[in-house]
Amino acid sequence: MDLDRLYREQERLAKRAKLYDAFGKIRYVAGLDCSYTGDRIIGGAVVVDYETLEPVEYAHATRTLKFPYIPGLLAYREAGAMMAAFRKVRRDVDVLMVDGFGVNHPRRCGIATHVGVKLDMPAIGVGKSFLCGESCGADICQDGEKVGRMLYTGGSKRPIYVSPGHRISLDTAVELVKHCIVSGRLPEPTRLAHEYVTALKKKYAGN
DNA sequence: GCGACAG
DNA sequence: ATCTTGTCGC
Repeated sequence: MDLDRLYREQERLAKRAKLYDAFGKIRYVAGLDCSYTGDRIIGGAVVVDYETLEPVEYAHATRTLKFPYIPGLLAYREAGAMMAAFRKVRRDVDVLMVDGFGVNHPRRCGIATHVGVKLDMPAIGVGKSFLCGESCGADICQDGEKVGRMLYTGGSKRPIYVSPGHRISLDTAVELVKHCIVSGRLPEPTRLAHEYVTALKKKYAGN
């Protein structure tokens, strides 16, 4: 497979990413994540009420695994299943919270940016481990630009990495993620989505 | 060439 | 991500 073509597509998508707030009042936030079972990938979306942080809708979709895991190209492995799951959501979602990175990425196009731009939805990336960049205090910089921020949540020793994906600024993305922290290390949308796809994996294993 | 490397 | 038991800690 020619990865160069994918790298070029990422650069094109990155140019379309808007790093300023472009959305209205937030009512629903959808968390997106994936799990695997055999040669299948399961994408899941959990819609959470932004005020109560309670889940109000669940949707999922499965695909045959076609792409390997390659750092920097995660979207080509998981974005398809995530978007398929999100398309099944009935509710009018305002913001997407994706498991992975946004513009804090080698080519400024992590999975949150990839999904956000393709669906033209405000999107935030929430990573659980370092990908790239230099740490400038709590911020993560790339070429002198702030592209993400480390957040020590849930009293964890390890930080989570928040970066804007599309139609949102870094500060607002951080603000929304903090708002969604209840007690765990991850914000509710992403935490519930992970819990959801993990439970689905077990069901598919016995089916 | 060497090291780093989301999920 | 996934394979896996018990175990330390709040």
